[in-house]
Amino acid sequence: MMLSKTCDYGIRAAIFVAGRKDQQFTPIGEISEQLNISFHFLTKILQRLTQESILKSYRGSNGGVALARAAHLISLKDIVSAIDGDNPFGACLLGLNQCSDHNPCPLHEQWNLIRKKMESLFEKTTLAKLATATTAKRFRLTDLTEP
Amino acid sequence: MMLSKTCDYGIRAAIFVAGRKDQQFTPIGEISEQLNISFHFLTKILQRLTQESILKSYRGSNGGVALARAAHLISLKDIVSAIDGDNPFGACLLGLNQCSDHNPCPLHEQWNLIRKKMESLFEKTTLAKLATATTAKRFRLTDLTEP
DNA sequence: CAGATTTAAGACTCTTTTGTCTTAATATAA
DNA sequence: TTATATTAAGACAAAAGAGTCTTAAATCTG
Repeated sequence: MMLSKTCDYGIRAAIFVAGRKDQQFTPIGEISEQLNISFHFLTKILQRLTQESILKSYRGSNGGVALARAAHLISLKDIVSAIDGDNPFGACLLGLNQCSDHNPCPLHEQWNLIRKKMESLFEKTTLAKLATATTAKRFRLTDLTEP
Repeated sequence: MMLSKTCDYGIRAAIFVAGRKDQQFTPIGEISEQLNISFHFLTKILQRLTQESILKSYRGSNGGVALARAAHLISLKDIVSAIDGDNPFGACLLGLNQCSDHNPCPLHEQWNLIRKKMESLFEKTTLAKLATATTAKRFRLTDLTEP
């Protein structure tokens, strides 16, 4: 798999939150139920996003989580970096850490081209775009359950 | 990391074997020593490649492993498929298994473009090219130790 | 044949990732 | 104030990935 499950869950939850019409806090229990992700596990993941100031949270009745800033200002890269750390597609395809622009492995340049495209996709894809596409029913996130 | 460690080790070992001038069997002990990979672990990985007919092996004195066919007929994709299974960069970036060309997730098309480039790179990159580039001292595989 | 060398196979351990559960803290509402 | 709802935090458990070790089987050499 491309991204860790933790990261996937975080992204899906963020899309779900971004897709809410009202700007209220969304309880994690509701997200976990709709997306079919374990409540406690999701709680931990969203805690991380809260700590990284991608989400904000509120406890107690009517509490939950909400985006910390406008959906068009949160990119996939922001979320992935917060959870899986920077540089999600390791520097070298062969996992060699001496590999660099200076001392390139045989695949370095070609891999760099692809990596840059991925990074660009991750940077320019915002929660706003994802949520719009999703709620426009081109894809229904909430229908999904996993194997 | 992009590929599993198991897969990385398998690729490196295969490049090393392909880079040998003589067409003799190379003992796994020598490979593991040169590439600084645990002998027993590497043995298991290369066993897998042998079972998948990418390598052939021979026991006893002067035994070891060798490519099962010409280096230009073994691609990165062959090795990755043998070890990590097909489809190394999962179908859907968000890990949704209902996502398909028919029912595409919001990132489906753009991700498809990138995935196709990766697959093409993996298919067209052969051990012959990798070994040539490596032994030409543009990159010395055997110098490398990992963190 | 006896001994050395080398892969094969599988049990076992360690680490990381994934997931669960319990308790505490915070907020609302009656 | 008391009960209820909700996130925070951390201990704990299960599963998967990575790595080690032991024994068996095959092959060569003397």
